[in-house]
Amino acid sequence: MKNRCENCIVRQFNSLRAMSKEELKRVSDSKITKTIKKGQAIFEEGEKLNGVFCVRDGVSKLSKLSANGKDQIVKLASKGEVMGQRSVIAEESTNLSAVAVSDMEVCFIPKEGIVDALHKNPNFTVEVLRHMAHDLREADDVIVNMSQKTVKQRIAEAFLYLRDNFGADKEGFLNVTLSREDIANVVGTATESCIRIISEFKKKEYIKTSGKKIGVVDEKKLRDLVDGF
Amino acid sequence: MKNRCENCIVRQFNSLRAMSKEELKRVSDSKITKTIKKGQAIFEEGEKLNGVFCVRDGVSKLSKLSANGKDQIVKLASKGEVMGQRSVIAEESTNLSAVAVSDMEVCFIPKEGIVDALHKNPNFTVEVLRHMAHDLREADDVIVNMSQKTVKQRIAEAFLYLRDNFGADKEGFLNVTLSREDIANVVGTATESCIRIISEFKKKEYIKTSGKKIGVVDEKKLRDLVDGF
DNA sequence: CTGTAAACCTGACAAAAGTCATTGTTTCAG
DNA sequence: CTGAAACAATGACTTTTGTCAGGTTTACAG
Repeated sequence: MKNRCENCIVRQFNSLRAMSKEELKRVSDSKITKTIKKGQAIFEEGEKLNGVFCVRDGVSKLSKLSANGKDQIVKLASKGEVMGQRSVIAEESTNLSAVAVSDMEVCFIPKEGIVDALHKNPNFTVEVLRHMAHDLREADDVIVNMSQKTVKQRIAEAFLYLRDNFGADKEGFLNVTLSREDIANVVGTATESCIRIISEFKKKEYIKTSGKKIGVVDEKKLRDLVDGF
Repeated sequence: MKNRCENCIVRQFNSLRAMSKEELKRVSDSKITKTIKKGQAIFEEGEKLNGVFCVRDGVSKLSKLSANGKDQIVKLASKGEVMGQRSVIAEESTNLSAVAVSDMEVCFIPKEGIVDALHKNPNFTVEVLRHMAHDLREADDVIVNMSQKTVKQRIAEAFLYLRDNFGADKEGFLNVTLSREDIANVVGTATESCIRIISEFKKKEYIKTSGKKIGVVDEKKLRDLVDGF
């Protein structure tokens, strides 16, 4: 129980050897575990966080409300991922809301332990920095995709992304179940447009559905579409 | 001459007191200054950088080629800004190309000095980290804008952004001069669409032009447009 | 100068995406 | 079990944006 939480931090920050035993212990001792129901918020845009949240189980969407009243989902966080680091590190209030997409278990780690380690352990800090540099690079890719690809391409890419990052069961259905609206909010489009394209993909047998579940059928066709063929 | 280069690093990383005298001296001693003509590349997507570039004078566009052959400009860097940190920190090849938008003067700082300071000086690292956390937050905002705002809104916002970040002369013309194509690549649209919207803004007297120069005339109208009125 | 290439502009049309209205389908609390 | 609420689907239509195919103007090397 205890070790799994340490692992969140360690995995996210890629720094197993960078945090000392004592630091890990301190972080681990001060953790608090919470259970969150599907649909509940973990934190909301604008809040000041005095710690980070580490996902133990389930999936959370991190989104930002845009001027036109729509949510843009910026990231989906699952087991082992940490939410709220940016806010804690930059000492700003969060720019994102975190809402559970499925029932979840998260643990909360007060900022003190983290801030402390950052100032005292250069190796740890460098690892966090490296992780963030990587995230920033990914953000650039997202910007390019959003502005240069069509909605159809973005949806195709989203399914491939979901499968690669959250996996699928034996029958090939994705392990995450998102509503059409959530998918629309990930790719930044209207829910109706999203539904239409999903129907089209189903008709062309690029994907299959069963209840709420969606599965990738023809990876190659989806890939080709994304790459512009 | 020497001090100005130190200042680049210091300003970008927000950490005047975080780097020790000796570190600054070392960085400063190993710098190389280059002159770059408008249109020339400083580095290209995919290259491995063995140092960072600090802008002394002029403006550079940082862009990424998308699958459809168009460039997406992710950032404009001007005096005092550092380019290539992500690559150096994450030890990955750059994901962006840097091309001069005007004649430039940049200085090159070999990565050794920086990597060294990162490992030895926690305060410096934390400052860099904080800066990067802030950049990441901005990237989220860009993602939301790109996916939720219309081309017209994004162009209006771009002009306000350019004026706020690069300033304007006494007559109100922007200090940066970008081609229509560059503006299109900043907001992620077709050059023709960009030109049409600029013509419209000019007709409605939201902006004015003189040769290549563009100036903001009616800030409020532009702002309202961005905010959806 | 001056010719040429690059940048800018415009119209006509096509394609992509959004909006509104309506209906069918699940889901789940009571 | 059942009825309201949330979700999914589809048609009809509008708006936005992209594409193509011309033009004009501007910059500038020779």
